[in-house]
Amino acid sequence: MNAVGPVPAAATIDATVDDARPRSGRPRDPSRDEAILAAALAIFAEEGYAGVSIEGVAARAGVGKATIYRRYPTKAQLMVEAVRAGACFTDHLPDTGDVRADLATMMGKLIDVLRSDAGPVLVSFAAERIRHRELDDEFTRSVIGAKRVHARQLVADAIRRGDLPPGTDIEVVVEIGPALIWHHALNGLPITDDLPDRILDLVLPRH
Amino acid sequence: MNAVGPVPAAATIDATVDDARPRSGRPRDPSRDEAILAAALAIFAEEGYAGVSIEGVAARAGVGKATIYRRYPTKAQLMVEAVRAGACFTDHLPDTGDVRADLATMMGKLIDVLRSDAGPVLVSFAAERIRHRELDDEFTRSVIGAKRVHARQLVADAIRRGDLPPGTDIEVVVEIGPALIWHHALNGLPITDDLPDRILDLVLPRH
Amino acid sequence: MNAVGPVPAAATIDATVDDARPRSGRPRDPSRDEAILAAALAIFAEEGYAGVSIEGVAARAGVGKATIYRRYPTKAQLMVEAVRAGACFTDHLPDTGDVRADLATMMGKLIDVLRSDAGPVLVSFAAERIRHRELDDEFTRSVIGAKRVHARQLVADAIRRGDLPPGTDIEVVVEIGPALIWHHALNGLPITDDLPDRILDLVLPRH
Amino acid sequence: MNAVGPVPAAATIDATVDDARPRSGRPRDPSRDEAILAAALAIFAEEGYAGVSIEGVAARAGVGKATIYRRYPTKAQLMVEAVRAGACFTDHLPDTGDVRADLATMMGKLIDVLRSDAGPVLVSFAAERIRHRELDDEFTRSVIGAKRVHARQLVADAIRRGDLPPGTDIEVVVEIGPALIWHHALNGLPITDDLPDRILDLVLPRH
DNA sequence: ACATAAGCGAGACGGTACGTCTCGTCTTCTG
DNA sequence: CAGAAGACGAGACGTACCGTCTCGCTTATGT
Repeated sequence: MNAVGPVPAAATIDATVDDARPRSGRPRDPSRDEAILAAALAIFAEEGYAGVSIEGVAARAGVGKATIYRRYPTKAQLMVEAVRAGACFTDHLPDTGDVRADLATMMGKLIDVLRSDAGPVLVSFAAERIRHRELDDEFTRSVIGAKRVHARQLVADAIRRGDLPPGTDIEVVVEIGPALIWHHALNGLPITDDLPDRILDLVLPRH
Repeated sequence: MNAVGPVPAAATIDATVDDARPRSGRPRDPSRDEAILAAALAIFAEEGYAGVSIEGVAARAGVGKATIYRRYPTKAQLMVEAVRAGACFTDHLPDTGDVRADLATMMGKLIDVLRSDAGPVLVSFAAERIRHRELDDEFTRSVIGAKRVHARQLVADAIRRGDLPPGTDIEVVVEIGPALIWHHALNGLPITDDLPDRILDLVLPRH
Repeated sequence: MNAVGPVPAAATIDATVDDARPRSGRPRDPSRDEAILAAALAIFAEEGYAGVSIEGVAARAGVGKATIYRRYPTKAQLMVEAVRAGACFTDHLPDTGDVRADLATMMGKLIDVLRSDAGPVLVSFAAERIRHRELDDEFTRSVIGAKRVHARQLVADAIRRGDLPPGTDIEVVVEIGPALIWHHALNGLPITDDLPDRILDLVLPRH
Repeated sequence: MNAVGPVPAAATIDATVDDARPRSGRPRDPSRDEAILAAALAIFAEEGYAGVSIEGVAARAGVGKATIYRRYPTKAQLMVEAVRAGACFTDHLPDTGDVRADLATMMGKLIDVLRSDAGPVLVSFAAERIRHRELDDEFTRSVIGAKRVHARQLVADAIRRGDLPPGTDIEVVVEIGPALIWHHALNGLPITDDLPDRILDLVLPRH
């Protein structure tokens, strides 16, 4: 199920998008989607994952429980959608020819997201997928996947251009940024603006 | 998954008063401790944190619920004890005077633990503590704390000795190892034996 | 159990205004009536009143829920119509001048109905109306009413003619037949052909 | 499952009576039984059968739902117990040697019960068992059985003694009383004190 | 002839209650 | 007195229907 490769334009979980199915009967009310996801996110932010109950979300959204279960069969999937809807992952991936600057930009964006309102939600969600591997693909694809591929490419290109020495450990150079930032996020360590530079100082010695 | 063995007499949570209290009446049955922790660990490994219920542990251990609650007031504390008893964290902290070697040793031990039977449990537990902050303090104290302090000390000493340049970013050098290893563990990336060296090659250029 | 046949143009509940209303727009599809009532009766026979759900009837009849609600505002009224359409209650009421024979005829017809396919349905329905008093009026009116009035008249006439003694307890004589037959039906006692005669032997001594 | 014969001293539904099972663990709290049945009966009296919900009973009794479900698996069985607890069926069965008087006494007791507070409940219950035949045995045994057997015996004895003519239709004479009284109860006809005499006047002509 | 108005299948909607499950506490009996 | 067994109040779970409400059709009728 690991559809690594050309990700097919963010298929949502219930695959309503582009379904071309006429779907007789009364159509889903899109305003309910918003209400549900907003309520879920709000409760999650206030009470944490354990504090989220479908009944609570339903009450807060002014919606019947069935309206939620019709869309998301489990609490986990509800939260996936809520997180994806709440956090903006549509970063454009930088490629200026300056590896170090590009990697710094990408780390900066990760830091911004993690420090935003969506941060704690994202962190929680990152943890949740460990036990619900079915959410893992989704998380990897939406949040991590494309960026990892892109960063790898940036470093490989730099090596080809001679900007980096041929023996560079691509794997570690690419992963070490997100690894340290997520490590800080997951362990309650402060996420400061200078982190990208401090990391890059170690792995990509300034020219 | 039942890493029964030299469970190190694991100080139970409420055994704060060490032995001064004679404790009239029938003494606790120590075999119950083992049974409870083993059952808890087994269920955790099979079903994850959410799948652990006190009732389930009691049933599996052939024990009454009260016998568990008498020892561990919450599920979180039960799990902390279970993980601590199951995984061997009683590493002696190396200090040979060779920073790089010492850090490599510590990383190697982390890798060994994460690749052992206890690995998945630890990974799950590390993830769960995000959603259950009550686990976090305990986890940090038992699993991470002492090591972090020790590693910091190693690097600081090395700087003082002149083995490392004065401007060394202690924070990052210390965290980057565990950060990358945990990152691999949490994201399903392979944890290879050469990881410590590859990391250290970047941050502590070989003398 | 699908007693399709000469459903007697069964005046639907809201057709109180007989035909004066031109009712523009598409007219009701009469085939839907049949399908709905047949489905309702079938489910009732199989699962009992509690097992009847509007959604189930709709599904079985291949009909939208609104099509049912448009005709019968409540489940009770739906079942009343279904039972009335399914069981043949259009007995002509006998009046030969021989009270005993006429009462025997009426009892015989009741026995025939209760032993027919429609029997269990009727019994169930008679029981259900106790718990759902909204069914009661309809049941009394459709199934019992006219007959009770007629039987009373027969006995009163016979007394007037001198065929029965003046002190005859009309109330009891009229009720005792249906009472005993329904009693048998409701209690699983055998309903035999000789019941009418055995009852009448007691209350209307043969001339 | 039709235990016709020497009825084993009113086994209650959950067969707690005389079970001889030591039943380790905390025993059921009898005060909960009372509270539950009283609440069920009260709601039934106020709202009717359809108005009874397990959740409502639980709330009114100040009891968790599980405490009800532990005792009665369905609403119907709860109501059975509530009815049996509420109505007093421990009539002693009269046998004075005067058939007519004895039968009149038995009918009088039935009338008293049906006119009491427990009346509507009993009537409803009598209807309920039609759909739940598994309750039928219970109802027959508790409410009807012993009395039917006894009445039969009374009439048979009277025939043997010559108090009644040899050709007397025992079946009908025995059933006709309860049949008519229940008929009145089920059909909302008035249940008057003179009913027994009026019935007996017809079937057991006064000597 | 074609607009109007209602019927129709489908199914979403806010709700209520179901019967099951687990929580953490409590109460009894046995060893 | 510890321990097993399990009852208890509480409340969330996911399901099934309720009766109402859109949808996008189809089908007579009445101008």
